[in-house]
Amino acid sequence: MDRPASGRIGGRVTIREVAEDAGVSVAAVSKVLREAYGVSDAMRLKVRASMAKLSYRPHSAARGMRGQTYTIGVLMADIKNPFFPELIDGIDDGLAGTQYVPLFGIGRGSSSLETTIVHALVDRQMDGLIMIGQRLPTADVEAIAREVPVVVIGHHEPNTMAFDSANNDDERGGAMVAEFLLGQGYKRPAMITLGRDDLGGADVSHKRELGFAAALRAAGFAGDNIYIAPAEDGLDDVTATVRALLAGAEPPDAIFGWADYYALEVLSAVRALGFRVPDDIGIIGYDNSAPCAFTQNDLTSIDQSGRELGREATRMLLERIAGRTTAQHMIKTPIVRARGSTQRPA
Amino acid sequence: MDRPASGRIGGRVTIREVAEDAGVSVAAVSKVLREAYGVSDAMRLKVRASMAKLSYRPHSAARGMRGQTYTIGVLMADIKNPFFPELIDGIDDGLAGTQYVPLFGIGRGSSSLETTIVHALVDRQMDGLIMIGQRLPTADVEAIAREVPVVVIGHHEPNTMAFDSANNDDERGGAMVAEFLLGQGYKRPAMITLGRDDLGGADVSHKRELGFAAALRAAGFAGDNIYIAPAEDGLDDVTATVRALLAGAEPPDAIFGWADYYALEVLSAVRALGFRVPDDIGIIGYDNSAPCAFTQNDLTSIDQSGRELGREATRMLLERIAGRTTAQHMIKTPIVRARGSTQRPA
DNA sequence: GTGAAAGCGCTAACAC
DNA sequence: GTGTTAGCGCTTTCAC
Repeated sequence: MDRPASGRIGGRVTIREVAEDAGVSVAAVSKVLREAYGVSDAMRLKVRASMAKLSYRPHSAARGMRGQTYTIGVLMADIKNPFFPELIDGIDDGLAGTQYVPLFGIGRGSSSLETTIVHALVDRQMDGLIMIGQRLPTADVEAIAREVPVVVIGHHEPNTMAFDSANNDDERGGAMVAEFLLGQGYKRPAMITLGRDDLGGADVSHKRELGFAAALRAAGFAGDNIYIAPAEDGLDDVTATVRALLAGAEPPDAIFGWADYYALEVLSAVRALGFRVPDDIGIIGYDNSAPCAFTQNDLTSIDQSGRELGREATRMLLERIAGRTTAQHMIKTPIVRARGSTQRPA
Repeated sequence: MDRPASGRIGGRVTIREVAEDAGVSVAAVSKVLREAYGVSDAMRLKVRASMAKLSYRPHSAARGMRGQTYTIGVLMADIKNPFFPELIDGIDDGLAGTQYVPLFGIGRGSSSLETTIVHALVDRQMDGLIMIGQRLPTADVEAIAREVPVVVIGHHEPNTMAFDSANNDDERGGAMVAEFLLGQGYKRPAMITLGRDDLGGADVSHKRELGFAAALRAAGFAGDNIYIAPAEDGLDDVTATVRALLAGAEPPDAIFGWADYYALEVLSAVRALGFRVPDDIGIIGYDNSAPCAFTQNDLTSIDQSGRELGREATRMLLERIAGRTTAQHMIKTPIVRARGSTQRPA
């Protein structure tokens, strides 16, 4: 009975056909595929030739049943954050030259959706997970990390052993913002933040708030002169928050948006209210994402070296997949990128 | 011998354990899982109870070996295009209430990368593929469509039977741009386009060029008075192209960016050169993506109802997965969304 | 309506 | 160095 194609998934070429064509065993083909030890050069060549001849592509799900799928799952909390593309570039860097492919699950700021996506990724047998800007409680992330190697970006949990993290020093960055604004001559800096206290201390916006407030206190500001306003309902809430801030008795002369995508909204809102930037109000963001450099934005921002964060996160994940069981938590030092939006007139 | 956990992938609960717990066969559990016929209500209830009790989650790779993975692969040509998030919202709409999860492969405008990603998606046993803004030759897409159901968005190939497509009428949209600009009183509209002739007639930018040029000719413009300038090297090339356009003997008084993300660059470049928008130069984009509405952009654009396109594409894909073999090609009619960037002063 | 068992494509333990 | 084979978790005939 000779029915090679019967019942095959999508009629694809299988390892068995490659083995037949090359005149070797399926085990041999598997070894060549995995670049495992115990294959002679002659056999490797024969097998590779047959694979090329038949345009063989290994079936990932089948591999996953026993070994690896060579797939990295990436949970991206939000597709509209202009900082994330940079991280993705870094992930691509880190995966270059390997067999691994990144596949993305895209959230929308809701932690229940994020849970669903992460489960979907684990169920689909990803070899490891990178979580970008997610908002799950640390305990949940630890639970996931028991099932599969995990690295988080944008989530501070330096004491956990269960997973790795790649971050910049957000508390230091927040302080740098305050110091920079005061150095430029601004007298009343305010911050517009995420205001999601439920996220706990691991949240990057919270860290930035801490640093921002601490630096202002160090410069002599009293508690009730430190304005940190939450825009809780997300982007749509920014304009209202800006309006309220600027309508106060002693309005700020500079506004720090906790992340660029917030700061860009602030910029737009401030101008819509008739203020000039940077003359009336200085604006500063965080992330130094691509839109900062656009002429009409020209937004000062804090550079957290996203591409490098992505690259390092990937390196750490591959190490975990290879067997490392201790935790690594890397922290980049942020850098101020001064642009026109904070250029105080002399 | 009682060794339920031995050798299990990640120590997960399997269908066998659910079967034991519920006191039924694995086949019965599988049927409940797939909501297949031939299960009594009593058994269904028992099985569901055990699944919940053990927090069972089916292993997608294993399912994929015989049946479906309930995963939709989405090739997204580019993560920075602000139009795509809207399509994703539509895909989420279309998948709501089903077992399907979308997983994304993210390209960067290179067709070889896109080929790699699509193969990765197919090898990982996706039940179907949605391709957004991809740049593969039709023949390649047809080859993929022989392996797995495919729907494309942003690629015109109305005569192929191999896959479905969801588009707006880009040729009509291009014409609407020209008609609208002339109606606003602009005298010399120009277009900045992708200029990738290698993509062939299926490309949306090409369709928009055709419509734009045809409408100008219909309004009495001669061939050499119709300016359609390519910015071939992508976004970085836009500023240079704008500068060249405006430095000519008879510079345009309005510029059409073939897509919003180009038009936003045009806006920035025009202002950087010292021109006022819309007084000196009118600007119009295409896609009506979220940034158009930002105060400082206030960009007129063509609405192609992205969310609906995403939703319809998903519907078509699910139909294909369910067995439809004839092709469907849907075309939405575009709509002008007039904003400040084309408000000719009286 | 229910269950036993074959088998999807691959990996890995083990025999040779 | 090379091949044989059990089995990963599930779906799907096919008996009963």
